Amino acid sequence: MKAALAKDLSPVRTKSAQQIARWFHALADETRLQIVDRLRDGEQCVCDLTGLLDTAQSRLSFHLKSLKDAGIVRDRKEGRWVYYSLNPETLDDMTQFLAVLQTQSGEPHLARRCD
Amino acid sequence: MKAALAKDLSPVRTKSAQQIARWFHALADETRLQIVDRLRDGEQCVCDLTGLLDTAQSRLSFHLKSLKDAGIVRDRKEGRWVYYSLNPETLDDMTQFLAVLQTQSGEPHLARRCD
DNA sequence: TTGACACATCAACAAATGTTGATATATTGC
DNA sequence: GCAATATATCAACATTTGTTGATGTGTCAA
Repeated sequence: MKAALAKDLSPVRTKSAQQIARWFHALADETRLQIVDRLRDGEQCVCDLTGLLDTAQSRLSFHLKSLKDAGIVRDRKEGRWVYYSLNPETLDDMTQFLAVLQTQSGEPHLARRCD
Repeated sequence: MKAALAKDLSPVRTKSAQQIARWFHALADETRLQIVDRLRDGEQCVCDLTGLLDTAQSRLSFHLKSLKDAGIVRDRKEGRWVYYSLNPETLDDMTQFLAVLQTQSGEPHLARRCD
């Protein structure tokens, strides 16, 4: 479980299972889905998002951190604002991972019996 | 938060935010990532997986249920065995969702000030 | 330099998720 | 029917995740 799925997931070879789980975890929450949906408009500062999502600022900060730690979003500091935006690289990596999942790993499995 | 992201995510228009979160949640765990990685070989029964992943059967059952509820895997009962396999439809839906995320939602956002 | 603002972090708590071992259900072969 | 096997479910518990309100930190403008 510690070991990466690495050897079987060639195009995302350098990613650990832990990192992959983190990606998916980041998008496994409705609040964070709303955030990334908002970011499709382009980069936004936290105060924009606080308004758009009508939620406590500390809560938003918490979720933004989770998205950022997973690499789903980037942040850019400018004066007293912090602008968040989607990180297309990670979204591409996730897409690639899903593509690999749909790919045969070796010989097609001959369904066998357990007894 | 209850409301779907529906109107903004056209190609996956019929999916609720809750359902989308469930998809991602299902792949947000290392044990479940190992399971789906195994299923790339083709369908497997629980006892196959118990051997391959060297884990308790009840634990496996728990994770398989989570994958199945999310629609990531299907199951097929045959005699006393249950065979699990990947469900490519959901994987496609997830891929489509990621594609939509990378798509501009409306006018490019003009970064504005909050004050 | 002071006050206001944008944001992060923290502590306390609540809720959801995962683990383990035991037990239940269904199917098969004897 | 009976015993064995495959799987699901359950209860108890541990761990993780998310929420809230308070406080801290840096930046700006007056």
